[in-house]
Amino acid sequence: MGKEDIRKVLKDRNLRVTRSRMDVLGTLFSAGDTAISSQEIEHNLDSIDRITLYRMLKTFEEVGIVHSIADGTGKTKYAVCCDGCSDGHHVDDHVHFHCRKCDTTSCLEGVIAPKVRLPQGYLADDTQFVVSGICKDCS
Amino acid sequence: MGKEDIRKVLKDRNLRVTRSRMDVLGTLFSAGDTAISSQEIEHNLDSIDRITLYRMLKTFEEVGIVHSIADGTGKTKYAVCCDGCSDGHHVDDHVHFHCRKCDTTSCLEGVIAPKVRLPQGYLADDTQFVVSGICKDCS
DNA sequence: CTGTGTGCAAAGGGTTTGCAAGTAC
DNA sequence: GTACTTGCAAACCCTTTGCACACAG
Repeated sequence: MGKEDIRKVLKDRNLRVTRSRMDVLGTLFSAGDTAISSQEIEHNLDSIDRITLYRMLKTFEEVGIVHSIADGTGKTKYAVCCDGCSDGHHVDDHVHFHCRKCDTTSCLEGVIAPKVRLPQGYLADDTQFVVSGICKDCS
Repeated sequence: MGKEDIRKVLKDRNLRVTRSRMDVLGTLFSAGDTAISSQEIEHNLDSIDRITLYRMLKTFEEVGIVHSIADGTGKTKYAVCCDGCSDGHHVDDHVHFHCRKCDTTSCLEGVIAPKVRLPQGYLADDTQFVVSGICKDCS
């Protein structure tokens, strides 16, 4: 993911290209399948304002650049969306894995969360599937 | 769920029977399939110390009386376990539903979260399946 | 130039820790 | 009596809001 690619990601969403946004997106793309917290991004970059970062992540999520995961650790994690996510709608149907040994949360892009049949009257518009255990690097 | 039943739940786990614990467990059992937050329990009971409540819920979770759900709202929700949960091990394999209209989180006991096939090297010991949308009462 | 984005200050809300006093058994 | 529980104070951490300044387009 080069600088120009990242710039395009922002332009495509009608977001202004700023230094901070380039840095944060760069960090997120570098993380790849690993979902990282706001704090991790903050530590990775030395001159990012924490509040700006929170707002930025919220914006990125709204326009479909990243998706957030509540992995049960209490901290919201973020990962770049795969293709198919757009303004307001996420195709976030893969399984997330949280390793309780290395405390890493990752997107298992290849593992699709199965649809379940809900009782009469329920309307589903989002599914979060988080599996906890030991990841491949720790087992 | 009568007083004696609740007392038995505690005794069976070798926990001392105190007024506060009876109250909190009573509230949780009354909630039934609805998962409630620490705050909701606190508001329901007029004289419970917030810190004691947090510790109590942690204890209850450890011994398998309740299970916690991260429904994406930022607040941890709790619900009484069904049969099969014991010290240190939860059989928490049902789907949870979070309604974005009434902001209620409930256990769909009848809907079992399907097992997924994880990539080589991953070891699963817990699965959280949370579906968001509109519940039967709001649709 | 205009509206979007940033930075700082302050505050809000959930949760944890330490320690002394209270209480179940 | 002893170990488990509670209650209070304080603190910690994540996150949001308000407002003035800065900057991309």
